[in-house]
Amino acid sequence: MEIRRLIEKGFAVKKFRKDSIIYEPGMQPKNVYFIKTGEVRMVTISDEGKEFIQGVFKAGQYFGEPALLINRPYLAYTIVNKDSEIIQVAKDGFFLLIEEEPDFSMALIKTLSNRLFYKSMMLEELANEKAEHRLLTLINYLLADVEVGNALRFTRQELADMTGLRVETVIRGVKLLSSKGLIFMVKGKIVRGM
Amino acid sequence: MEIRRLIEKGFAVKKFRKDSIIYEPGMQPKNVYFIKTGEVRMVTISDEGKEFIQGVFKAGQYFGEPALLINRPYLAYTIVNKDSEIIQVAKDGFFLLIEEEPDFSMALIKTLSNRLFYKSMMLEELANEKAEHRLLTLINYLLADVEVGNALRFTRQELADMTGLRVETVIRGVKLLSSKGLIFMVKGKIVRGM
DNA sequence: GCGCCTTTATGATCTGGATCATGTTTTACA
DNA sequence: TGTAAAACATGATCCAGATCATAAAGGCGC
Repeated sequence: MEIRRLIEKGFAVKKFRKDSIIYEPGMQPKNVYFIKTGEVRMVTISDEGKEFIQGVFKAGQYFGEPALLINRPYLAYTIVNKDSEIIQVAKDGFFLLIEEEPDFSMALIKTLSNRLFYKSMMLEELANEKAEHRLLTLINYLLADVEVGNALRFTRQELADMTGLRVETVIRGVKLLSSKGLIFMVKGKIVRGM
Repeated sequence: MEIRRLIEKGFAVKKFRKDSIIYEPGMQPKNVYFIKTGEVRMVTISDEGKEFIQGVFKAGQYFGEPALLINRPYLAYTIVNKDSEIIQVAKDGFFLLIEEEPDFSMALIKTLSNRLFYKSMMLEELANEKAEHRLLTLINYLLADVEVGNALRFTRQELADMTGLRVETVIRGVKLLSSKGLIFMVKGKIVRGM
């Protein structure tokens, strides 16, 4: 798919080590980032140092377009979760991609729509719902792309950082949901049932 | 701009009275809605009846695309704020618009990016920041498209429904921000200073 | 298998903002 | 321009979840 095409077109692949920071808030966007291998997280960090995970991006996905497209400084950090290979496509190249690759433009629109869907869902949860409800909604959303019978590969801390809750609250919440039969657990892991 | 083109192309303009509901959560998306005149709000409503304002859309803007594009049922209500004239463009027509109007596709991508920016900003606020900070961020964002010296045209209740706070908290918060000189008020209205 | 770091667990206390109650002031429009 | 409705205001109480503290399991490299 896309990534191979980019390499063919001569874009350089750059390696990033775990925990390195690809960009931080306030920086003026220069590139869009296509992940060849590895994983990154996009997080905002409050004055008190609390992380909020805006998104997690994996091989085959890209990130950093919105800020570039509307020409505003980044709001978030993007930090490397696992050693990664990433292709940086500069502004002009990205615009060319949108204009000249007919499918890419449509795929981008759908990608942005999916992210909006997720953020709208989470906004409603954070604004209106209590811990238990928030957690259940997030877990169900995340389980949708886990194979039946497999475990959710997020720690309690990560669930906390995605819901704006604290680890302790997530731990207690997960127990509660499990005891109510709303989620299924195997050996302390949340598992997609049925 | 776009709206005129749509009318030329023979799309019918439909009238909606204030308070009527254009669609509700769970409905399968069939159209994208272009506002010729008037104003609507997109809101999610919790089980306890609390509204969260996901967005406000005015003349010249459109809404309802993301759900249509990714083919998922709506998450939110869209409710008419003021008597409106709205052009409904069905799925096929909208896809045609994207494919055939070269500028439209790019404009849509930027629109989606702007909405993502706003939602990311608010997610960070709701997840990590206290009432006062939340309010200040929202107010500054909203003031950006108010003329210098003009007042913000949102009620305390609306600010509450955009921040996930309660009216009383917004009222107290606005006073506090004003007393600290972080926002400027004239006759009880928040005004864009400088 | 042993030690060390990460993750999960659980109890006790504290607090920001919700909730409830009851005005007062502004705005809309008849 | 009078009046009802909407918006703003303020005090008192309450509570979900944060915070703090301390410990038990898991995982993983050597």
